[in-house]
Amino acid sequence: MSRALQQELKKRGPFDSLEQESTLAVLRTSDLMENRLARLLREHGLTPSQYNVLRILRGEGKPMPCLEIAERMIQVAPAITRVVDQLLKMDLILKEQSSDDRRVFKIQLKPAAKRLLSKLDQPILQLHATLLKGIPKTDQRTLIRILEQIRAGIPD
Amino acid sequence: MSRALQQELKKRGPFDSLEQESTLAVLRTSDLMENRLARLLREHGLTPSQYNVLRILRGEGKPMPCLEIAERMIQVAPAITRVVDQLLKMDLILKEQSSDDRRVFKIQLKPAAKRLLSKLDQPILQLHATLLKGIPKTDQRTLIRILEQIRAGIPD
DNA sequence: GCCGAATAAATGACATGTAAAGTAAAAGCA
DNA sequence: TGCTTTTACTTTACATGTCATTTATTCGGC
Repeated sequence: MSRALQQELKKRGPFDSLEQESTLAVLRTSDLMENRLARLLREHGLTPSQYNVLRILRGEGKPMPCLEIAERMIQVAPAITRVVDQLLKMDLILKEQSSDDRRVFKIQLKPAAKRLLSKLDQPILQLHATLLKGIPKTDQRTLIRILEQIRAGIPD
Repeated sequence: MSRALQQELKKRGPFDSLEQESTLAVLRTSDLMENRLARLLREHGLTPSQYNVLRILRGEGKPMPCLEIAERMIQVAPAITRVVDQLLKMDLILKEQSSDDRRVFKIQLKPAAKRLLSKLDQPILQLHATLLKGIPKTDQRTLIRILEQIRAGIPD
């Protein structure tokens, strides 16, 4: 969508405002990056959100309840329920009801998932490097700083 | 998803690389912005992609074939077909078969759509301003420049 | 002119995100 | 104890994006 907005604006002449141009630049660039990431993951049979759930679980290092995963993804619970279902079908995770609180289901990685994640680490890091290839480190630090300021200014 | 990645990395310590940090910063910021935009449009009964189709049509100023719209959105044809169907149901556009080439269906805005777009112009511009509030113009220009360089380096 | 290739759209299958409603279990409180 | 409220998760409905396939229609070459 970002690209569409931008291209349309190109047609209509200059941007309506610098702020608009900045916003669209972010959206457009992000779109491109997301596509690349999705493409890479697809080659390994994962969707971005499946990958993210696995990665969060690896980061945590121990079984996690669904809602906690959802929080880290800034997603709504229903989305997680489905992704968890798929990962279960793929036999990449375990899901067991907690004995303390039977409303809670704890999710953990199976060895196959850990192997898959390890296999992905290098390609992903490589992809990040490719996406930013040719951008000087100073520019990258500036970019990170400005984006941080932007995010800080957007209330939740 | 971007936010998830980032937060997970936070947990696991420093970023694996500056490039990764840059990438995630872009993805995360874009997510926030997209959410805001979607929220605003929803208040007016539009989804982001519906809005984009309308905006592209307004930019063009005359009837356009579906595929041309799709190209501007960098989307695949199937997505457009469905969005067009919805806009038809909402009575915001006209769709007629071209007499030159009967494979082609040309889409054009109805007056109601033009009114809706006009009504949205100010709020959207305002939103862009809010998203970038507090970011100096020099920083914005720098941001735009760096993001352009990044996009230029990502092959299609 | 006719047949195969290319093109414009539509359709179906999946995965995802969001909102809204439903279920089950735990917690709080009278 | 019993009842109401929260909480954890599921289910359903809808919009979107992707890919693969199908349907018309046009085009190109013979």
